[in-house]
Amino acid sequence: MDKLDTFKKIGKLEKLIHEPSRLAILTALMGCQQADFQFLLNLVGMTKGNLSSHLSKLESGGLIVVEKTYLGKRPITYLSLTEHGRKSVSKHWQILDDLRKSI
Amino acid sequence: MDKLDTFKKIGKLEKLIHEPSRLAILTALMGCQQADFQFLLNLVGMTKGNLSSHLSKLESGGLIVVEKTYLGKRPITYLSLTEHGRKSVSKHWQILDDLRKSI
DNA sequence: TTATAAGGTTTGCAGTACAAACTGGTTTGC
DNA sequence: GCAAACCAGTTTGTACTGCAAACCTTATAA
Repeated sequence: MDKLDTFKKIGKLEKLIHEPSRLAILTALMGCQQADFQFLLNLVGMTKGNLSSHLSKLESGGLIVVEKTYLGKRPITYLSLTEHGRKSVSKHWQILDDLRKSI
Repeated sequence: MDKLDTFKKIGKLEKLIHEPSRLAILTALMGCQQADFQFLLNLVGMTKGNLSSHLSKLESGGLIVVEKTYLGKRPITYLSLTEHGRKSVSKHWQILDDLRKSI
């Protein structure tokens, strides 16, 4: 792949992945098997509402799986990447890397 | 800086820089003294209208300088990073790098 | 003189991110 | 026992933004 392609690919980066908060969420999930809602909330430092809506979008896009269960009597939500999600995020970082290295 | 900070910083990535097309434009400008409109158009592969509006935003944000002149009788527009722009883009890539390395 | 092209700018709309309000349930205090 | 506070998220409203398409101005071609 030559440099020109690198630049053209950037314009088509998946926004679902690229949006900063979601990139942080997804990247965090790359480093573990699963995480819960509260862990992510603390990690990326956004409001519950926004985290919730970002997670819904990632789920709709097939990048993550949302598992709702209980820990004792309290609801708890676990998040993990799907196989497709893992590959997509990896590819996304690869494109960004290529762009950066083009400088 | 510890890992937790890395994740929190991501949410605050400057959108002006992070948007894919603009990240491509800015990164291209990092690699040269100046570029013209047509060169960027060809490089990132978007429509003239969208390139124009992205450039306006980057100019308003003080990241680039837009110089309009003529080449013979035809109008031509040159773009270059401001010193502030150069530093901001460099910092942006640094934050992305930190995130990626956190995996 | 009309038409086509160069080099952009402006407009209209569809989609999105965020803060704030809300829901459903649990625990605490009195 | 029951009101108030808390927990774990979801939904809503709005202001913003990216994109395609339409438009503008001047220059060259037929």
